[in-house]
Amino acid sequence: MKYPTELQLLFFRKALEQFVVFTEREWDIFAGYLHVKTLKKKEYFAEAGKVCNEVGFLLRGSIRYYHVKDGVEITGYFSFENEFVSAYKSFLTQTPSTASIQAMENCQVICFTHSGLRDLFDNPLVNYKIERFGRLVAEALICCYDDRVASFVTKTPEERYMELLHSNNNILTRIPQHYVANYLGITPVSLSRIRRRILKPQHGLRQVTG
Amino acid sequence: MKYPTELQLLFFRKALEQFVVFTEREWDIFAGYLHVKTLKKKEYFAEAGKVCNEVGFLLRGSIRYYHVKDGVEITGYFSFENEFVSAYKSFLTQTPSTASIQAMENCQVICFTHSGLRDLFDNPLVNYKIERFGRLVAEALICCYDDRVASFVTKTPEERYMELLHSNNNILTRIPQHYVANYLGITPVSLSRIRRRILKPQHGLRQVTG
DNA sequence: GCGAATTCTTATCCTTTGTTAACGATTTGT
DNA sequence: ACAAATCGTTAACAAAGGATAAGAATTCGC
Repeated sequence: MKYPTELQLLFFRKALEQFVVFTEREWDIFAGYLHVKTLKKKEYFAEAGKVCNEVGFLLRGSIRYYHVKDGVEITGYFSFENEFVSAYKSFLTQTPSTASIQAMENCQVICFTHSGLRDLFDNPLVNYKIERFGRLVAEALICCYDDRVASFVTKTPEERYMELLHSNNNILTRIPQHYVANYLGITPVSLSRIRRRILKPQHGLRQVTG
Repeated sequence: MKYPTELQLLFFRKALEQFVVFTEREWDIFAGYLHVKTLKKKEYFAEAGKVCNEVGFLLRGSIRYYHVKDGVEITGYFSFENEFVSAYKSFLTQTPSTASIQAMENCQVICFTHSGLRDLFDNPLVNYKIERFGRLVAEALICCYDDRVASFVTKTPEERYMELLHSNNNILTRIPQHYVANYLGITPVSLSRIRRRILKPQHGLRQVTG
């Protein structure tokens, strides 16, 4: 929990320009509410049962969201550099989170807190800009959720795996396969079968025809 | 596509108070951008392939969201009275929707358009309030999506059915079962089996032991 | 670099679900 | 009220996925 460096602030400010452009004065105020968290692999950004008080933006590293059901971890999502991180419902409603958020690699996260945000909403020098910022980030999140839900509803796990294969994100190259299996809603064994089907589809046919 | 009645406006205004409270002056401006759509059963609020230009609020009736895959309809969600309705990603990004939104019953929907909203964001008399309104509605939607995704990730279709059974919403009483099966991610046949298991769990055992 | 832990694959067996079709009940339109 | 369409259940069979275990490959910690 440290103050951000100038470089980190610059980088974050640049990244936020897809949502809003802050004036110097606005940015100085906003920046006063930012802090940086350093997470070692397997450390937690948020924990199930506790209220998530922060929204973070991943400067470095990657994290996973998971639920625990019957003592088993179920990974629901991943985030990488330049993406926001939070247990959003917990943050927004200030109720205990049902999921945990854990670093998969060592991470640097630039964060603001719920109470900080509340101050900003009350500060007439920035509140209009912050409202807009909040709205646009929330809208972007809705688009992400919309895609996720559509994917769950309309696609089989195998199709969703193919989607990952052909996408530009780095889920498949940076993440242990059993987490990906969870994410797809299947067991690691089943994912392994899917991979074999895709990589060597001729084997099954040969046995039948030859 | 008609102007709302005074009663409809009053009702809608009251419903929005969970998000923001409008002054008379603000409300008069906002209300000028509202219109009412009447949908007969099976008519469309939004269609796949077209940009969804509106956000609606269901005054009466119920609707379903569905995707078409390989010529087959897959129902992903339902909405009832006093809930917002839109193909949100399509609306927010003004890109063609991947889903259709169809009335399951005759519906009355009070709506505002994307261009109307843009005007409101540009009107200094209301823009601050509308930004806030937009943010809070978006945040509420995020919470809904968060629950839906968590449900998909952590629960089996049978558990999700039980959830519907014990919830206070009226999905199970007002919706054809094959839509519910879709919604749960299973076939109507499979849902029928789940229902039998729940209603008459002793039958299977009797056959084995008796 | 070496032992331990983790990760991935493969095989076998078994449960669950999908597919298809038939039938009865209910609903709908006229 | 009656014919047609829709809807829910059940059965039989096929296909797919989960559970478990064993072994190979890779990674990690010291």
